[in-house]
Amino acid sequence: MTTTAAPTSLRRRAGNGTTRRNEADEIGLDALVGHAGYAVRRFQIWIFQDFIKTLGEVDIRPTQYSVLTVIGANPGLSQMAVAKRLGIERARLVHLLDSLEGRKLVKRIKSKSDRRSHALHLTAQGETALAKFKRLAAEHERHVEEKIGKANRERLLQILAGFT
Amino acid sequence: MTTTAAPTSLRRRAGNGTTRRNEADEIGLDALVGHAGYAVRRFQIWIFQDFIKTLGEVDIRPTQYSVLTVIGANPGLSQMAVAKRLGIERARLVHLLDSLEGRKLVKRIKSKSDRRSHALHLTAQGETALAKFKRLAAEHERHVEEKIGKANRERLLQILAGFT
DNA sequence: GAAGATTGTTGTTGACGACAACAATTGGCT
DNA sequence: AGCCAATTGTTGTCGTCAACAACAATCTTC
Repeated sequence: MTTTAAPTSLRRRAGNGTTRRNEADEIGLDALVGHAGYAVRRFQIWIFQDFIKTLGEVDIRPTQYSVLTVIGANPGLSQMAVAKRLGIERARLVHLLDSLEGRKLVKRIKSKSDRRSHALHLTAQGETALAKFKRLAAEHERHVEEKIGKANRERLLQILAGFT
Repeated sequence: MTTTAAPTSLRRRAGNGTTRRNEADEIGLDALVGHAGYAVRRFQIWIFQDFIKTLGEVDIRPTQYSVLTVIGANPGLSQMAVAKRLGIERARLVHLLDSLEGRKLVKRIKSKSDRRSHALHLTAQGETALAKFKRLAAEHERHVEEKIGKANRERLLQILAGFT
């Protein structure tokens, strides 16, 4: 073994010519910092990841949760109505419902008044499951509070209330 | 505040399958209204669509804009550094740069100090183009102001500053 | 010099938004 | 009554995006 004499371990790369930043982020964002969209995008990624993780044990993603919630609060809605209300493509909702119906959380009932459409309902199993999902979602919401502060979360909801 | 853990919103319209709402959206969202993630998701969709539309004439999407901005403000960065700073997968950045380089806005220069990495720079054409993009992006930002209000936009940026 | 880490790259998977097309059905209009 | 337009659910395609996995070339470290 060579008796190494190099004790330093300074973490600089130095020497070279190419902008080798110390390490971390002294990298400027320039115009980006003034853009709401950028901040919102980063925040949304964070919030979704936390949601997915917090509801991981029940394997429910944000979109699934929103569908279940709306159906639970408005039994009998058509797929069209749910899609429109949530801003989801009705084509996409088909797959979402296929999945949820496969898990026995939701059932499609043929409407008698309009034989084209389906009336959406939670199954009994779906009701109790949704109750649990809501508890976990509330836990996720507390994570958000911890992250940005209780007052800020309230303010955020208020500012964006128009988009719900 | 998410009151108690018993969000019993009784509006059971059950019975048959046909709960034919008048027309529009008197459809309740129930628990969803208390979730920051839902509002943020809807807002983000809106804001991205406006960005894409406003920068449509130059065919620049939000992610491309963020990449150009960061490279413009920090010439010589490696792909790894840019990816890390923007929270993009480095695999994804490859395609983004392929596109931007194909449009002669960015160039990858082989680093001499580390022959694995590329130093990223804007081309002359990229510089002038970015200036235009920034003007259009500012216009988009004004749309955001019109939508949620000037003060609210500021507050939003402040609340989410930690995620940039 | 060998072992391990990093960088750029390619490829795959899955969620998601946007569209287009289609059959079945309903509603409007004459 | 009959016909045409619109609606509903469905299937399919395309492009964006995040998350991984694997790989060759190259650095770092011992």
